[in-house]
Amino acid sequence: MAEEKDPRYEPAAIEEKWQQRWAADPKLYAAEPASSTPAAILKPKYYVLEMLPYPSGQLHMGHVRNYSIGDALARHMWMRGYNVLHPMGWDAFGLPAENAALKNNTPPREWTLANIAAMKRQMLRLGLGYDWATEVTTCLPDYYRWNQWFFLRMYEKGLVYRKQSKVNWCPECATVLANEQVVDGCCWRHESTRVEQRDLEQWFLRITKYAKELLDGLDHLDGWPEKVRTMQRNWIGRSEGAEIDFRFERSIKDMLEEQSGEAKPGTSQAHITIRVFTTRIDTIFGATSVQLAPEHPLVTELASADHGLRTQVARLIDEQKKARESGDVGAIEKHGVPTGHFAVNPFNNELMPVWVANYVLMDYGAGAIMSVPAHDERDYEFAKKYAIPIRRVIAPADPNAEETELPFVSEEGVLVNSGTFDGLTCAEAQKQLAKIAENNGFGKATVTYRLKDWGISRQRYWGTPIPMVHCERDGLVPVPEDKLPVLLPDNIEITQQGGSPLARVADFVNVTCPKCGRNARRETDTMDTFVDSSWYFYRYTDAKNSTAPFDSAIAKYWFPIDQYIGGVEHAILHLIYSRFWTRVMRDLGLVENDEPVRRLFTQGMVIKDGAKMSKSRGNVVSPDDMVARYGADATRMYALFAAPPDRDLDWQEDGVAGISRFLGRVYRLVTRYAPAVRNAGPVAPSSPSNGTALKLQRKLHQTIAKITLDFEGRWHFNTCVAAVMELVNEMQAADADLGAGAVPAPILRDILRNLVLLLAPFAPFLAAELWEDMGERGAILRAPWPKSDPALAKEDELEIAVQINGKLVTVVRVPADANREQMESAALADEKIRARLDGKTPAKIIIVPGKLVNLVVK
RNA sequence: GGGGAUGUGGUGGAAAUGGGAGACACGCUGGUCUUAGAAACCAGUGCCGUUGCGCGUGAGAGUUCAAAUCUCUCCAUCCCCACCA
Repeated sequence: MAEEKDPRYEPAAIEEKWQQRWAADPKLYAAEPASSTPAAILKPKYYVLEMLPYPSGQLHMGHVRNYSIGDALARHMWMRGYNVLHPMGWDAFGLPAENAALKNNTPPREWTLANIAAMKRQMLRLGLGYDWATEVTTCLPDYYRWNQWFFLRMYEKGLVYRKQSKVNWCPECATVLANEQVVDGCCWRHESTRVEQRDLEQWFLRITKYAKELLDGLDHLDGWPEKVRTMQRNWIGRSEGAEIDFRFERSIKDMLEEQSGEAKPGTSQAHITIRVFTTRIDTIFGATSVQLAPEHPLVTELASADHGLRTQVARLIDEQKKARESGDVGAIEKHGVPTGHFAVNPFNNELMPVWVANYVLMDYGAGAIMSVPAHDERDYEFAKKYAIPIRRVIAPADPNAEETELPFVSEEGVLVNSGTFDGLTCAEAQKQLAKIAENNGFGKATVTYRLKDWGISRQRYWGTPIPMVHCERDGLVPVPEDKLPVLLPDNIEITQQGGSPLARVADFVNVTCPKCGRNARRETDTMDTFVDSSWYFYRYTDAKNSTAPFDSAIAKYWFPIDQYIGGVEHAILHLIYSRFWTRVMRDLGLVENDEPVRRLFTQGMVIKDGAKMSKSRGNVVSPDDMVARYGADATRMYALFAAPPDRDLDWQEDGVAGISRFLGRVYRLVTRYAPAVRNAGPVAPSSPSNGTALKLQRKLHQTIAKITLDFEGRWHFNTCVAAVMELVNEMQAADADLGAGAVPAPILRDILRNLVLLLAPFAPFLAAELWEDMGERGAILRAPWPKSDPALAKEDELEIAVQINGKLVTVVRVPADANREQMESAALADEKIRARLDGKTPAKIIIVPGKLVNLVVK
């Protein structure tokens, strides 16, 4: 019954009003400061964090979704009485600022800060409840100086080193990339640009020192999605095995040439060994060749003296490169080149040929393998192709079992053809053989990780300067701590030629050596931006600290983060570096926690018409547009309503319009009755209610229970919004009764108040407006979250299903507390059932209390 | 090749534990109001030449009184890892 006098829901006006009020109250979203005496805070703490954005200048729908989830949770926790830390910041270094500088002739700093201002405006417009007093901007010196400080601490601890190495080079970025930033052989930012390998001197962080801990720690992260844990496990890639040294034996030809004084370089030393890594040392008696990676140093050495080999090896390297790019590495044909030389199996002194093979990788294990064709599919394929002997050394454990086909790739077996080790199980043989190797000095049990040290050098301008100086006399000299920060110079010329732009800034480069005072050269590489995001969430707890990255006592109060929310695309890079950084800080004595994040939630992508939003597809929906048309509340609420938060969400504008209509109904409903109940007293505890009042109270308390439960873990906010809609629908259906005063004012007031409270995490602007309209004083954020009264939520009569042979026939109403007998007789008394049974007696009657009766008839 | 997720009306989705499939919304149809439209409100909406004791949760089998849910085989889409020795 729409009444003409109902005011129109104008989200723009309401949201504008509250945005201003909130801006005037900076303490509203601030946590109680933990500064000196965190123990004195009585409320329990709750640290909820969304991943900080890169300041591109425009929020996208993925951000809106991410922040709507986090903000709903934060608001809920505030209302539950927690001391909530809910901060926001900017991951503000990085290449796009330099690209924009080139394109628009704007300095990166200016461009970045303008973008931050624009995005902050968008966030405020969305009504996101952040404490801006703790804002962190990573490109400002008071943040990045602590990157430098950490770098120096890590240098002291031996966790930073510099080495010449093959590195991934993106020609588009004109800089080095970490392994983690190479995707299918291409740059993570330029998906069609192939990454090249270059030999450069680079700075590395020794993350591999923590490989084991990072892996083992995953077992305890039970608040993380299993998917993310699996991805990290694969990335760290632990494998247990053994290293074995095979003596290298030159070919007869080479030996003769050496004797006649025509020694070739690289083949003249007496005892070269080839180290191989294997997970199956138990199969070593089946090794019939040794395979080297094409880029193995020994191969390089041999090839330098052998033109034919050099050409062929170059081809193998090329094949590997192509294989990596093709996407289906396993499908590339195995191919190899014999070197003509030999290796000696240390266990039986057998001489076996040394090959170079395109399926052996230099950057894993030892870059060389022992080839056991009988028990490895790749080795088998290779041996077949080149007629290399195949010797079975593992038989099925069951002596009566049929002879298995080769290759027999199994660790469930016993050794054969393995000298004195015959009959041992694989597991036992692995132990014994590794021990023998160790005792005799030609090998040992070892563990290999796929994880590599983190190369953080970038030959770019817009990043944290690495605080080191190159002195001709003293070598690498750290910048003394009291000279930090090493400031990034302004007014530099950005080009996209190789080498850091900083190298061309004379004022920056030319320094005196901190040790000897002579002229020296400053390091011009900057740090990977993933350094910035590895510890930013600690800075939020003490963002203004000018003497330390943060106060340990404060960090101890807030950490670990209770809930971290972001996209699954950060499952490896950011989330593994962060876990590493926390451990480093722990070992520096700065924090006590091993892990930064207790619970992690990865939200799904926002898609449109079944595809990821992208400019090239032309299916990008702008948050500003949505907010302008439907308001921030409707936009946010739709982002929560359209799909469960962990699944992909298909953006449909009609759906946003639907939410807007719903909010309009809520607005009219509450404003219609608010004046009548504003001054009503509290509900008398003893007054029994009935009719419409009871019906609505029941629905209300069921809704409270449902939403409260969801916030506690299931997070199906889409159904929470649906539940509020059901409540409102029911109230609207009772509109005539409400208008006629069928519900006592105190009860109606209570229902409306609670409805507004339930709405507060999802539509904060409207909730604040209606809260005030109800005559409530004080922020709704400080009002206690409603409590469900089980007695009121309980139905007194239930509809139960009556089935015959599992098929629904009818429903009957029974008292809510009906026992089995009552349910059975109610079912059997039903007209339809009696007709269907036609006098027959059910062979069996299944009763599910409160739910159904199933009559089994033969 | 290995691992994981997903598959339900015209659409987004609901159904914690095996117990009434399709909540809530979008869209659509009809209506009320209106000069008209918009808005708002009301009613309907899984499918069907068979309106049925009918069919129906990617396909097929199985377990069960009862399966979207559990088991097996297969198909499709997406994600992660991948000559990892």
